Amino acid sequence: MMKRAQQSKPRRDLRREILSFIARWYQAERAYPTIREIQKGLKISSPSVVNYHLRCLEEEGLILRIGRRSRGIRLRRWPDSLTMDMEENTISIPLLGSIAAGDPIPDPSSHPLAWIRIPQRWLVDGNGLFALRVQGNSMVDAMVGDGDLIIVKTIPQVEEGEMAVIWLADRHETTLKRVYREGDRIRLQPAHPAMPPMYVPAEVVQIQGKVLHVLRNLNGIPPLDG
Amino acid sequence: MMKRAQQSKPRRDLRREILSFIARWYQAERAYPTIREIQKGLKISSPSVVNYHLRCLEEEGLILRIGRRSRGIRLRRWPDSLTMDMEENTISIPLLGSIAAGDPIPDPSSHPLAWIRIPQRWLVDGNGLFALRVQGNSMVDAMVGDGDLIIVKTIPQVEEGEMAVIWLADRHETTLKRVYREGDRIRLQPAHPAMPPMYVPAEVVQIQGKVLHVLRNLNGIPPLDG
DNA sequence: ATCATATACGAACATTTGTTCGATGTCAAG
DNA sequence: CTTGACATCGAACAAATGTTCGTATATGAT
Repeated sequence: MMKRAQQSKPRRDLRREILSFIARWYQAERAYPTIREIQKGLKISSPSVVNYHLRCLEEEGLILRIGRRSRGIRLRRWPDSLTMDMEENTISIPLLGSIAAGDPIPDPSSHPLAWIRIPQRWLVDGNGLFALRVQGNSMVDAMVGDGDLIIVKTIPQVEEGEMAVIWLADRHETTLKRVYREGDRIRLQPAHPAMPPMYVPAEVVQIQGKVLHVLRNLNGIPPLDG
Repeated sequence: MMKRAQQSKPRRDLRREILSFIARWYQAERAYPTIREIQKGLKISSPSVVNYHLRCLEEEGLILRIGRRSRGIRLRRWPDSLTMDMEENTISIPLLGSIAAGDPIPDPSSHPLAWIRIPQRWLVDGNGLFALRVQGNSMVDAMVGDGDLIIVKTIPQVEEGEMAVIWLADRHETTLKRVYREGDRIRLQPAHPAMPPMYVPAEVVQIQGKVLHVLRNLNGIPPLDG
């Protein structure tokens, strides 16, 4: 019979404690803890206990373990209680210039004036995006006001009914409208519900991109970056 | 005389390569690399070379090293070329419900329907914030359309000219207007430049909060979270 | 009480990882 | 060329870290 210290009662949900500990550690250190750091932090007697629970957590799909690397724990999703404070990626979108009724949009390859940060999750993919600042009140019929930012995805064609940035070749005008194909002409529908649609021949409509988001800043900090 | 493999020429800026490698590794793995991972990744012959450069980088103030822990490297700031893809915090804001002309806004303490993520840097502080989804077209005069999200800060008073969520006690109506005090009455100015202002007695105006942002989602993914 | 299951324990082991050291090589300034 | 600052090299060591294993204990169902 081995001499052995009193074994402590199984903690009701050490598992959750460990999960939460990992999240908190990551928030504080911007790195994941080692098994022994968890052990000490939670006053667990042996690393094998931690290891045991980590294996369980992995089977539950709550964490991921990368090979046998040190600090190879990854949270698959964040514990609910911490979820709202967690970091999450944002991406920067180049602000290429302003957009006004009378002007064409800036060359998408031109040098950005600034960068706008938006959460990555707002987007399906981050390619071909740029932002424009709306200048003047020429687009109030699209419910877009002076100073608003619009996030645009460069794309040659848009789906039926999507809001697009359009260059009207005949009247040298940029506008935001929903696009509907109707035979050989195109119906351009303003966002404002009370405004009448506009019908133009297909050949004068040049799609510059589709509008993903409209951001209006009123009293806070503008979403600019440098 | 020891036999020894040919020593390679000093790489012009292995230092920067290492710095960049660390950043890229972190982006891919959400964890910092070990010395030997850097060594292999950059095909450096010995961990001591990496260690040497890390010490230099630390003296330059570009990185931080935490004790002698594994993966104890931290970037102090991100290399310029990578800066735009880096992570940055977002915070979650409770979506408390919808707002319509005829209804009062939901109780700020009520249970959120969902969470909206916006970049932390858009805000001065994250306290007392909530989001509302606009229902119907009753606020087109504020250039806010059906389905738009507004980010509101709970605040009893607003500064002159700020956009506020207002409950008009006399006509049981919620509205978004800019607020100007004029003697014992208040001028409520619609955001839409063509709309006329509205004058009401001060006592019927109940400020629910000030509007920080208006978010409109058109073709992308709604900024919701669960 | 009996039993099956989940959990806890500690020691030992194999890798991984950070670190040190003396020797050596490269390059540019003097 | 000589010199000094900087960079590279490989080997070895100590500490940190992940992992395994046999055993012991608590818990809940029967």
